[in-house]
Amino acid sequence: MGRSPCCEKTHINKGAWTKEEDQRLINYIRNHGEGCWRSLPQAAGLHRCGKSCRLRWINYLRPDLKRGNFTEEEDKVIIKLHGLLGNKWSLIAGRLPGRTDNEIKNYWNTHIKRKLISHGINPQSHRPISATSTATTATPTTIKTCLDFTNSSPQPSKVTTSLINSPTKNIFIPTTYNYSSSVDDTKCNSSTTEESQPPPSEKNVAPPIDLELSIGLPFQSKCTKSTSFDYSSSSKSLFDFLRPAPATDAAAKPFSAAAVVAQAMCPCKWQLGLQKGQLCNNCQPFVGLYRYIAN
DNA sequence: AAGCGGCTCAACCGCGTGGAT
DNA sequence: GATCCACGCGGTTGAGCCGCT
Repeated sequence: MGRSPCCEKTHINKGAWTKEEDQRLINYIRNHGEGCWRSLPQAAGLHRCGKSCRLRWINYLRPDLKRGNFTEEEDKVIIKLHGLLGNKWSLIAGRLPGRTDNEIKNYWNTHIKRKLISHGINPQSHRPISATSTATTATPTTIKTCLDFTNSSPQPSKVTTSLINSPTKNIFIPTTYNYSSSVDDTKCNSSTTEESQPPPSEKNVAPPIDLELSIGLPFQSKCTKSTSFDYSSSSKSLFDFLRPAPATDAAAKPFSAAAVVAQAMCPCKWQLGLQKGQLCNNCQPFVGLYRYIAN
């Protein structure tokens, strides 16, 4: 038996919304709140699919939406989060108040993707394009990546990449990107691939974009040598920007951002299809930590 | 002015997920 | 456990806009 359609296909308007339709939807949601999207169109007198109404509201009509161009800061957050989460646009949008998943997805595909490619970065893997081909076959090792974009080549002059010993199977998580104009070479000491480094050119230097991305889940430090993460250090750490707006005391605790991640996902759940509330064998030892974090 | 191609982004579509029964 | 249903997500599409020739 096939899946039943989400709505009656006949007598349903499609395409661009009219001002009148918008107003009907706004008025209805003001009076009745969000939810029950399936019955909303009829109740609101709209000849639209419930899905369409939901999308229109979420992506366009919601009063808390931020309009206008993305800021540099938002760019950075998007890139960092995409490196961590992949195409989980809704999760990324959750970290950018006033932005929708659709908006971020579009922005990624039309702007950021190109920006990364122009820097020699594969936008999907967040690895240098030249190293992408070997990424899938690499075995999990230590974690350390440094990219130096200070020379004129579109390709990073110095590249170190690696994989993380994740509880899941060989999931590559991009590690540290440093697009800044000055890179401390001593930070890149666990290279797995290294190309000769031409002297940096003063001209044609890529604009300094600080895209530091550091990842280190609490439990990873026990199995990888260079994954240690200083939770107490700079406010630019990954977990800091993941931290929700500090509305509560819990949010201000050092591990709170990790809690966000832990609450949002058990990576193994994605891999193994576990149900909500279930943790795989790998993650169970850390449930106590997560609880500590969450509290 | 017209034609063309590239870009943007709102909207659609199909599928996965989770709750209810 | 199986099935149904509503919702949410991510990929894709296509209309409209804009710049270039």
